[in-house]
Amino acid sequence: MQHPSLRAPITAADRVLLEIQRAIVEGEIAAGSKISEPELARRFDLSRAPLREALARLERCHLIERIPNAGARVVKLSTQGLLSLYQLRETLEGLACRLAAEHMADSEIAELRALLDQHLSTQRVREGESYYQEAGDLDFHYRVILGSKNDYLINILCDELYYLVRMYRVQLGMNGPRVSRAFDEHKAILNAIANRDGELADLLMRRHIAASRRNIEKQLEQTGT
Amino acid sequence: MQHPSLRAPITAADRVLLEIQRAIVEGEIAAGSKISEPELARRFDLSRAPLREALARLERCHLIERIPNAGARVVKLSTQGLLSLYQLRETLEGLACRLAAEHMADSEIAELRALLDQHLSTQRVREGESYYQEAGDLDFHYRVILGSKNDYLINILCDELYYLVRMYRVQLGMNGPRVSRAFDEHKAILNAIANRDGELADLLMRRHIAASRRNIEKQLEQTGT
DNA sequence: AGCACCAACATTGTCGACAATGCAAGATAT
DNA sequence: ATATCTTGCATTGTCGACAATGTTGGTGCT
Repeated sequence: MQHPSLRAPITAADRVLLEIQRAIVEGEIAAGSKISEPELARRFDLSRAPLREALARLERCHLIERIPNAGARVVKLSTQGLLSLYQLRETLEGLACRLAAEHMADSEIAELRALLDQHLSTQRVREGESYYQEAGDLDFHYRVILGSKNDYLINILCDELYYLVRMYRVQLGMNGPRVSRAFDEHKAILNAIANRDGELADLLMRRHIAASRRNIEKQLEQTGT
Repeated sequence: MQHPSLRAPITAADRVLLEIQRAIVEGEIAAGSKISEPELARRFDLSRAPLREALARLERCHLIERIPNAGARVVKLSTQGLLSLYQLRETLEGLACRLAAEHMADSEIAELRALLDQHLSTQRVREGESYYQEAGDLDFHYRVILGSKNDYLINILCDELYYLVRMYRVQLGMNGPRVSRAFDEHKAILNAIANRDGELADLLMRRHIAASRRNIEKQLEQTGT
């Protein structure tokens, strides 16, 4: 597992991983561009050993693709890739949501409700602003996923697909008027979980993500393929 | 991606990865035991660099767990872990099956039918023998997954969960009388795919895996927790 | 001119040694 | 005797250099 804060010792590979991850997600290192180990080693002032460790983890979360003896490239974003990714998310987060409805402790549900209330207040202040909502949206999904209590599922969604989803969102410039609708959908999902209605929670989450996907696709059409 | 045979150059890390993977899956390296880098390096007569590369990939497919500065351990099998794993498989392979019904080429479906016919003949010869059926079972699932044409889904099922599933099956000594029933279920799934009935294919695959899970659980009870 | 071959370069894969961290056994004090 | 601290050892993390492979530009041939 990667995310629990149990990992007290922060190694050099960890630090450079976070930096490169951020750089790739935000497009600072362009999608599709080649990765040069010596160059990055100089840039972050460390040896190639921890750098390669970081690259291995980047490959794990699908941010780069490596070919033996030939090098690594940052992944290229594509409509096909986006579709595949959201297809998976729909199913996986649906499952996570159903399991969350079964396994989340009452206290966790209460905390989740508090989180949504907090979102509502900050959202009122920053009406059009989307970044906080984005972070909040991810935070909501994050907690639901953890609530599933299925370690493999948590690992896949939070460690392996999370950053790729963020990359698509950031680089396609997500904003649009979906902010308030997304909030309402979150609330409906939370209610289903609180009612321990796993089937409904599953359905609502799948629809929520499908709506999000359609929204991104619309943006993609406007920008041009 | 890891499995396409495009990876012509076989590196030292690749070789040792396959060996250790097999050793762990078959229990030659005991579940829960500690992994010593220096020891494995001596055993396979190579440096620690490619070995660490291999360990990183083993962690990726959930066969070992690493703690920074403290070492790596082979995963421990547990009822909880098995349940989580099969919960995931049910959903993921269900999705794969639905997508396969939509995306598989007619030629691929024909090949899959040929594969099943071949299973039938070998199965008649080796009635009680389960290993070939196991391999065949995995092969069937493997092809359906590839038929989904969703790279992320393929990666998760074939690279990250596949070996762990095999580990549970091997170490719990799967055999039992489910061989012929599994074959019939495969055939029903294939028919659904051939009829391009994604919804039915999804349902049948989920039931197929659920049945498999219950079978393993029964074995587990007999052996004792 | 176009294509195939070849050589020089850059990059990745591997190695052995050093530094930093974690673990365990033993010593000391209460 | 037990608990705590300290010291030594084993293991992991990091480093710089070498070997093997892939790539690119130039050269010679048809």
